Amino acid sequence: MVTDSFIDQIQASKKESSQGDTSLATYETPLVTVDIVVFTIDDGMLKVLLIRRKRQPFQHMWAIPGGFIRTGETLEEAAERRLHEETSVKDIYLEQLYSFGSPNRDPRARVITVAYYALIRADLLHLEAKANAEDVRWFDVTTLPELGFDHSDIVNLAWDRLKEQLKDSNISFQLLSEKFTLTELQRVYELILEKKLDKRNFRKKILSSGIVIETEETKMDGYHRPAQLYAFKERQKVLMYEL
Amino acid sequence: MVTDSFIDQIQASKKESSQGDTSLATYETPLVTVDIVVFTIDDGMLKVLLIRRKRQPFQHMWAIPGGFIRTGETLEEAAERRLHEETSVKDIYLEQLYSFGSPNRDPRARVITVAYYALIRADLLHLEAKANAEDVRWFDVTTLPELGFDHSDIVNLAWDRLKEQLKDSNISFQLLSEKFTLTELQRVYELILEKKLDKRNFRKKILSSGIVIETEETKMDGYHRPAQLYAFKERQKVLMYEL
DNA sequence: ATAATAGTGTCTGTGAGACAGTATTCT
DNA sequence: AGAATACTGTCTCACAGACACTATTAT
Repeated sequence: MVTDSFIDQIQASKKESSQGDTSLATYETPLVTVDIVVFTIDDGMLKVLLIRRKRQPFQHMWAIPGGFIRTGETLEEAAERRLHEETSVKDIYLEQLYSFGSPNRDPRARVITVAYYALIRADLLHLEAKANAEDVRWFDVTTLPELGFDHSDIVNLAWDRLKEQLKDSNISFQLLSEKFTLTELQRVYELILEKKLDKRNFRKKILSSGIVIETEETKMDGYHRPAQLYAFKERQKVLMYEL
Repeated sequence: MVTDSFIDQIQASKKESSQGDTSLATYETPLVTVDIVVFTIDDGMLKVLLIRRKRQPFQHMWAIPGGFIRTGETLEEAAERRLHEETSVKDIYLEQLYSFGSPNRDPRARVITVAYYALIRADLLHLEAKANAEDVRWFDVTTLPELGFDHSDIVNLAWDRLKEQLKDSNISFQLLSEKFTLTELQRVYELILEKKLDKRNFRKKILSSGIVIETEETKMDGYHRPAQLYAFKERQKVLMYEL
């Protein structure tokens, strides 16, 4: 990965240019990265994408995907690019989460990161990315390993935000395929909110909200009554507030 | 202000150090600032603090206060510092808003800004800061002048966030002094939400929520029945998510 | 008495949540 | 018949919003 060697080059060039320079001492030019908490629902779990670090610091530890901003890229584009590199999926639901800038969050240099979170439908994941490659893997959000940097904080914050967003927006759609049963939708809510919901109240609420329409199709997956398939009326508009 | 000359120095040093350097071409080290939307309620209006720019770009235009991060400072500390410099007030309610990083938001260089918003009680403002100095002034949020950079977007986003926050948190307290009448509190809501509220419903809601306690005192300010003064039970805990 | 603001209660509709039995499909 | 999941309706309670009159103070 280019990004890891980049930081060393920057540091080298900084050492040179700060020779005999006093006026810049109180200020500094930090490095800026984007980091992305990628959620998916797969195998009955809410999962997060992690990458195992090959280099120091936090060598061999897991961390969320991220990288430096390129020239001419918006923050969001940088996040999209990294996401595409890691999952081969485009048009991912992406939202800015929070920016982290504690002076020592990266022991090498001052690195400020703009954290994003993303939701991906499990059915769009290619096998290679979904994969069990030794160094990129999906983890159940409830049993994450220790993460490098302040990435545990970032993931927890993302999950909190996801819980909030679920209550007053349509984001749950981003985790399901085009057509789905109401039971599948309920599972999404239950996994994110970490609690059981009442089936009748849930259906009442979803159906009365009018965000979902019935399709002609049904889904069979066992020796039991087939379930009606539904679709979302309109894909959620993503407000990004950035030009 | 140091900050404006800082950017020129950085650019000069960049020109030198990029001589014959190709590997860094696709990446760049952007500059990072914090910008703060400072709200107060004064004179029956929701107001925002603006500073008139002395230099290019956007010379003579108004902009929100902001500046570069110093070595060893967290983002929040940088925002606090700038806020203190501008208003002479400490312990200000401050919350991170959003980070803006469009490549051309500053015509001079790549500048990524982490925007914050702050709430200040009008009664804590010293005269000098509250002031009518030619270059620092409070503006009614409904009639802001054209702002430099993307600062209009930032202010609008901050106001939107403020509206949301008002609904499910105690932030309104941050805009009032220790003791206040329910009518004053209602005015805060009305100014932020830009709509009239029903006096009976408002009082019912506030009183039943239990966030407020009656004091022994009353407030007289005219030829009419004096108003009961209330106080907040506890100051809102500010979650900053940053170590 | 008048002006000016403080303060108070009821009704209605809506939505959230608790709660249990019937329907359909396949073996 | 049995297993497995889909599907459905009622009641209660709390909160939101509409709505108008009385209370207190100073001049």
